[in-house]
Amino acid sequence: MFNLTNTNLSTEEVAEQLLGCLLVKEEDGIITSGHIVETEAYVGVTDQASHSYNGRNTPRMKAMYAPAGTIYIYKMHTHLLLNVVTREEGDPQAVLIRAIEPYSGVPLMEARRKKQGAAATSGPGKLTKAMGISMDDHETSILELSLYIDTKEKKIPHEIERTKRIGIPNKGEWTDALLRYTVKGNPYLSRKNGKFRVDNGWNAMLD
DNA sequence: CTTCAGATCACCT
DNA sequence: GGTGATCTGAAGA
Repeated sequence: MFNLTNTNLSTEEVAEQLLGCLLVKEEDGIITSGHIVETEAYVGVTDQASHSYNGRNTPRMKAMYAPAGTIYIYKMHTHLLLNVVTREEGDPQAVLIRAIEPYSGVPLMEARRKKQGAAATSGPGKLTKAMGISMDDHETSILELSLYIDTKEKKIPHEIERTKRIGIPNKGEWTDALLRYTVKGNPYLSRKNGKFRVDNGWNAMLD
């Protein structure tokens, strides 16, 4: 078990450990949740793909400089992207949550998205809309209501696959760095790659 | 199957 | 004025 407010794990390790954890949105007694199946690590001031590259710090992204466990939500075009800060205050590193496998509140998520099945949550902008995440969750703690991650309700991936991050062209070695983590064979990934597994890529639950 | 405009805004040049 | 850690629907090959 790991704690998202600790900094004893690197950002890459947090990105890997988050796979299988339950992301929960709870508002007005309405719950939607899903197990995380895809993440990306953004490893700070040396990472050309990160918003915090070269120490960039604007009002919009000051949450990245907050302590581990702080939620950083980035708005791009018409979509919100959900990140969790991973390091000490002043060290701007974070993990982007890119896809979830829906667990509870599935009909509500499909209704919000006007899409069924995997199309509801298989991408960073899709899952924030499906779960009703808003800028009200920005700069709050990932351990508290109304948006939190339960690291105990964890599924264990059968196999974790590392690939380059999505949408990072022309960033030198950072374009090819293997900083995207996926549950191999899971049907809810943002890019379909190979065959799906009948167990969705999870090990059998131990009792 | 692939490509592309458009949504829409903080930040950069 | 141009650019994006995105997504969609429509049009073309």
